[in-house]
Amino acid sequence: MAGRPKIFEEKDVVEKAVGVFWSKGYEAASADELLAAMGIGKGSFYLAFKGGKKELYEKSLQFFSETYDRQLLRDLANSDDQIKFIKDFFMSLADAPEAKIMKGCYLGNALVQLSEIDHDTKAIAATLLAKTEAIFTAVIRKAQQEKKLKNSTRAEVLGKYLINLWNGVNVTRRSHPDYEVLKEMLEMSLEVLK
Amino acid sequence: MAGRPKIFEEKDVVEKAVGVFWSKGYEAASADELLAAMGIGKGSFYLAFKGGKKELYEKSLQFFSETYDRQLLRDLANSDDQIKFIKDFFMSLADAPEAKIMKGCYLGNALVQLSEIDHDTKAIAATLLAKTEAIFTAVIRKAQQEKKLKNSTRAEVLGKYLINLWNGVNVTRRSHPDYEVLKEMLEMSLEVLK
DNA sequence: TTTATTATGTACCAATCGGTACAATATTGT
DNA sequence: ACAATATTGTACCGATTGGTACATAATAAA
Repeated sequence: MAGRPKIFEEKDVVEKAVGVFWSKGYEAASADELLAAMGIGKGSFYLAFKGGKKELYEKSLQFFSETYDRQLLRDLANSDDQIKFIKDFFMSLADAPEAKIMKGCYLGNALVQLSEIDHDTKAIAATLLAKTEAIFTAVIRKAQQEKKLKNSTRAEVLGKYLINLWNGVNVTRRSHPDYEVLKEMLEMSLEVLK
Repeated sequence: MAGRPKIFEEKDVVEKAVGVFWSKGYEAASADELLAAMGIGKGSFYLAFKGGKKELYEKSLQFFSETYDRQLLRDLANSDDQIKFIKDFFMSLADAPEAKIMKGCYLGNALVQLSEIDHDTKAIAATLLAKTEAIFTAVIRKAQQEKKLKNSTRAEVLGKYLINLWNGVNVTRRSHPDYEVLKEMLEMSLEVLK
């Protein structure tokens, strides 16, 4: 191999880009701002990402999803009561730090923020969110088989219920701080996991 | 009074603007596109809306909310079983036309689409969404008082539960068409209204 | 040391953004 | 008829958008 050496790893700069896209949204995140956060110039960027901003965004969705799901699966594997883990996981949404609250779900945001033109990018986000849903579904199915969950509703339905709860809370909690009611609402929502 | 006559009513053009903002999002809706839909020129627009695009958007949120809530209250008033009405209302989300599905909730979109800079506009959307939540809460409180609802969970919590279900479904149903599971999930979610 | 190759930084691009300036136009009051 | 007034349409604005062109720089192979 020859040529001038690269000064960055794709994974690293994509991760940096996630931060900008997450707090600004796809449209509002300017190329300059992204490049500043990524620490590279336009020359490098448009050589590495021929698809420009859109390719970067799609890769950032992919990267985020993989990282997030991997961590979730690891945490689940380390837990001796997976249903309780999921409950705690959702309850923690009620008292997350303000900054995190306002950012919502990275994939859910994509679904809501992207205009009709980018429906292929939207489809990517939908597929990735479905993966997380599938993780929930698998946990529930396993718990049902092991008789650790009495609720006999189809696992896919309960999985959908949980991802929907996730999507909802990530919008709802952006409203005025109603954290006491929000917490009670979450507890009530999780009553089905019994 | 003197002067050249106005060729539009504010309410009318604001309503037209809702359509553009709803399908494009706040940022992506260009001033030109909005004006084209509104059927007026820049001269008229910036005279009537000194705050420009932002004022128009905030007024569109206001207009939408008022129209929507008024209709909702009217439908509720005309219903002899308000709890059943709410159930049907939510169930109808599962098989709405594709175009409507992809647009989500106008107020929820604002909460998710607006960047940190427009947090005052976001606050408006949050307040308006809280009004709809209050309608749900009131219906539930009344039904509890009239013993038409056995569930004794605090009405505010159930109201939050419903608005959260609303927010969730408006994100979730944008994913791949999983309508069978979505419908079952909704039925399950509405089991608490008994 | 030269050559081929790849990456980098910068200057630059047309297009579009939201918004303004202002002359032309249409009305009411005198 | 003529002013006073309010609205309209249009030409134009600087700023910013995402993206490109290209000379320069840094490496490996010959």
